[in-house]
Amino acid sequence: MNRQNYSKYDFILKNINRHVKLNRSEIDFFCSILEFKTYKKKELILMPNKIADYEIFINSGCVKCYTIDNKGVEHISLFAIEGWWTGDLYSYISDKPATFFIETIEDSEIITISKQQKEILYKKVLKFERFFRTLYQNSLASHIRRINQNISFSAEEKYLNFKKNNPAIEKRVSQKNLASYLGVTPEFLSLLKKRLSNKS
Amino acid sequence: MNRQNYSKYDFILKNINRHVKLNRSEIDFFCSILEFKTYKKKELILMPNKIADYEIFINSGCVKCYTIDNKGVEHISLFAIEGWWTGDLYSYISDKPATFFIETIEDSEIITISKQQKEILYKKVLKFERFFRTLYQNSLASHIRRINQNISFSAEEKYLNFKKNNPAIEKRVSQKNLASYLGVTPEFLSLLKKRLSNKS
DNA sequence: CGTCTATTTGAATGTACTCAAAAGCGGTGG
DNA sequence: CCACCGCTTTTGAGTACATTCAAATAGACG
Repeated sequence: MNRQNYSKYDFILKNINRHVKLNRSEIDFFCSILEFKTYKKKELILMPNKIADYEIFINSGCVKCYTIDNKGVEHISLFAIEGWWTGDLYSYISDKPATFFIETIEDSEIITISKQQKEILYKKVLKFERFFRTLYQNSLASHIRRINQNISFSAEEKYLNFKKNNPAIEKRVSQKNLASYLGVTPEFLSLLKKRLSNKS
Repeated sequence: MNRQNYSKYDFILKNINRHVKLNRSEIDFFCSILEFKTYKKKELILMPNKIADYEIFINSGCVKCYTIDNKGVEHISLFAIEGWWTGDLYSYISDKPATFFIETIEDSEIITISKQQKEILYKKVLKFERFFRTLYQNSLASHIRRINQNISFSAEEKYLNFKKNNPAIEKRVSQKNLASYLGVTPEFLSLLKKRLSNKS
């Protein structure tokens, strides 16, 4: 491969490079196991009952991960934009059917790594154990914080906090989706925003 | 060290052994960086403003990790019993002051690994990257599920679900602590239990 | 046995939801 | 380019879930 051919890998390699430094042959092998896929807005990447035996890197665009409860209500557990990793980790680990839907919110390009290839990658390039260890560690820290906020914050506090910490995402998702992420109804989030704008 | 001297390390070594196999010299080094501490019930292991530059393995007993909000209310984000790992991961990663209290619920023995020693361990015994990668990965999967349940379940569903999946812990913590973990008031949890017992 | 904390009970209140309808907005086809 | 359709957002009334506050009861521990 000449340098030119790496351009489509630039973004993900930059992501890896945050935590581990790869040499040329390691880069080559890593790139060789990646699969690119493009989706239009509102397409499903994953749905329950499929096995999610891969992890997903968002190269561009925006997706939501959600479940649908027995009343047909959607509950979004995560938004992921370009540069974020996602998937259905429980399905990935257990080889059981997924419990989450993953759906694009914008036209998106994703990169997937299959579990099988990733295990080979771990063996061949040990540094990736460190990379994913760091990735999961950081992700875990932010999920712990989110749980703490879920049990201690009011809906208004959760909304203000999300807005403050994720201004980029707040602009890109609908209010309905944001309500679902915060765990409130769209009607109530609308009321909250009105109250807040009246205050100021 | 003769075999006898390893006995106090048995439980944590068994824990490590779930994911990686160590040889004798790796075991020796690992054990050499561990620190044992014992606490009586209701003692604080960690409090906000201290730097949590270590991770904690619960060798015996039970602890709770919680924050206290500006109204003085306690919010428990995790219970950990023997065989579980805990800490204040955000403080650990960022080297900033902890945001969590960690307090024993029973007389407990804990093992700590300092961040500094752990980094040396990663370099010396690469397998530990794999061990902690797996540990964080599994922990992340369960935290994602918990977030999903927090935003989609009613208090009653959260309670029944906790009881079903953590019968061992439910018996060991007070109802007040469980209420705090579920994100409801102790009074309301008491009411819920009464309603449920009337149903059956 | 007495003290301290946890749990239960009940009444009043507040937060967030449900249902319904209107208004706004974006995409699509004529 | 405009008109229409479907979906999102807003608004409001009525309701349900969960909290607050207060007081009584039960349990744990020295």
